[in-house]
Amino acid sequence: MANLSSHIHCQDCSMSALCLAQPLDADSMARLDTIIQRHKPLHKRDVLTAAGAPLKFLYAVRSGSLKSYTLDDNGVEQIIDFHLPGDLVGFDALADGKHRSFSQALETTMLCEIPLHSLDELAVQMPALRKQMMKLMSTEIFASKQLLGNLNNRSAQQRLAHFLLTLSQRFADRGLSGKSFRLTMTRADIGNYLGLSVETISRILSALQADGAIDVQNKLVEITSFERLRDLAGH
Amino acid sequence: MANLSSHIHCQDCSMSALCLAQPLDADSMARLDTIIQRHKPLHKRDVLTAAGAPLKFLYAVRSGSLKSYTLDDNGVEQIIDFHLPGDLVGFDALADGKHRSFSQALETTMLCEIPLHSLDELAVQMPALRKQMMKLMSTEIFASKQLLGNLNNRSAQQRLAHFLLTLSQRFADRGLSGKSFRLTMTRADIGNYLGLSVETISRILSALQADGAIDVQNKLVEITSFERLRDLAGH
DNA sequence: CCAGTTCCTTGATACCTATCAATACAATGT
DNA sequence: ACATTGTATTGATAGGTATCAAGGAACTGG
Repeated sequence: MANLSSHIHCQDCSMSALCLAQPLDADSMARLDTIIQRHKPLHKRDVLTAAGAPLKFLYAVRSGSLKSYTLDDNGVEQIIDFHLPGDLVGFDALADGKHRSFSQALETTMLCEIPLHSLDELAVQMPALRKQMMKLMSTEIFASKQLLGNLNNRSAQQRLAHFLLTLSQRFADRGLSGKSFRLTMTRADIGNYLGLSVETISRILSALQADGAIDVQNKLVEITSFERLRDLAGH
Repeated sequence: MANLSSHIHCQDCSMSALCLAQPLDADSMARLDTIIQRHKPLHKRDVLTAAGAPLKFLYAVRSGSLKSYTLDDNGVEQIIDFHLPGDLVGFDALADGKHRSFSQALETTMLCEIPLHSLDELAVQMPALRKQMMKLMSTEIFASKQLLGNLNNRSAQQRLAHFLLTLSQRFADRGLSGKSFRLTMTRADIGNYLGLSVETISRILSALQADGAIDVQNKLVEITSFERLRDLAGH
């Protein structure tokens, strides 16, 4: 008998609240479930999508995490986003049917694979699904534009505090602890994403700890004072 | 007889190539045209949408330009985007039916108004329209994430050079001159958008001119060397 | 056409963060 | 268990950009 975890259905998935399945009634969810396949687990550093490759599936993260990034002309990595359980990967590729970014597992990661063609057919018949897709895309549009503004005019400390609060909120939305969590990405990844150097990330994590806002131990972060952290994020 | 410009149809609109209408055949376009209304012209500083207001229409910019922005807790403006002719305004509001940002005309601006409800109905019947909406949203997702990366790790000069090149490309895509154009936003707006101070914008425009990359006269910009400008943008 | 206002430019200084450098720590696989 | 590699911390210095300050230019509305 195969591993149970590869047989989870949308109906039982703890992430369905954030997924495409969210607004669907039982029947619709069952139909969505029939087209969804479980992807074999990714290991740390495995690449899921490569820029330029044709888009065949949308992926939903069930557990683990990924980073997505582009490579510039000089092969320099630019991290665009981190994906947590419940997130959908591949929206940026819908435009022209080709992936625009790479995505790589930051740890062992389980995925649902949604064949694009079948999804499109299903969307015709199910207005709620169509709406949910629009909603998720719309949310992503606003979030990334908002982020741009939030980072651009802020100090390194504000950026990092904001980053930690956003992560915390995302974990909480997923039913996980927003108070203490593991940073699955490296300091360098965070720095790349926030436009700061590794050293600055390291220094500011120490500073935030000295300020009593957080407690860092290697990859583990505990937010000891949301109030303090929010103050430092400038909200 | 009313002003002709308020009677333009999708079929004749020079912006249709970038608009929702782009992939539609003549018949479909005619049907789209029936639900689209012409909005009365906005004057400079008129506000089109306010954060929190219910979303009733998507807007397509026919001529002129707008900025969209949020206001933080302290009432500080954070510019999120500039909208040029052919752009659609309102995608960020699809998620929960409420606008998430303000948008304000930077000059006299003409708009098409697309009732959301009718658009949804039409989208059910017209796969090409549905696809185009997805495509536009997907493009916007990638563009804003890409921008984030492009700005975050770059110097003030690189950011501004990149900004000018992007503007130039957008004008060119719209059949306008990408070589010389008018900045309809203020230096302060650009600085806000790029995360730089007004003074820095001013200084660097002068520097780019001294470098022979551009020619600035007040709001008017002429790109005298794309090659030079691209070098300075770091691509 | 003028007064008032907004917008833009330029200069001097101070602060923040990148960079360089060295060391320490953690993870990985043999 | 150890060596190797990748990752993280901390310090010293230099450079870039914000800020403060002042004057000039370009709009705006009466």
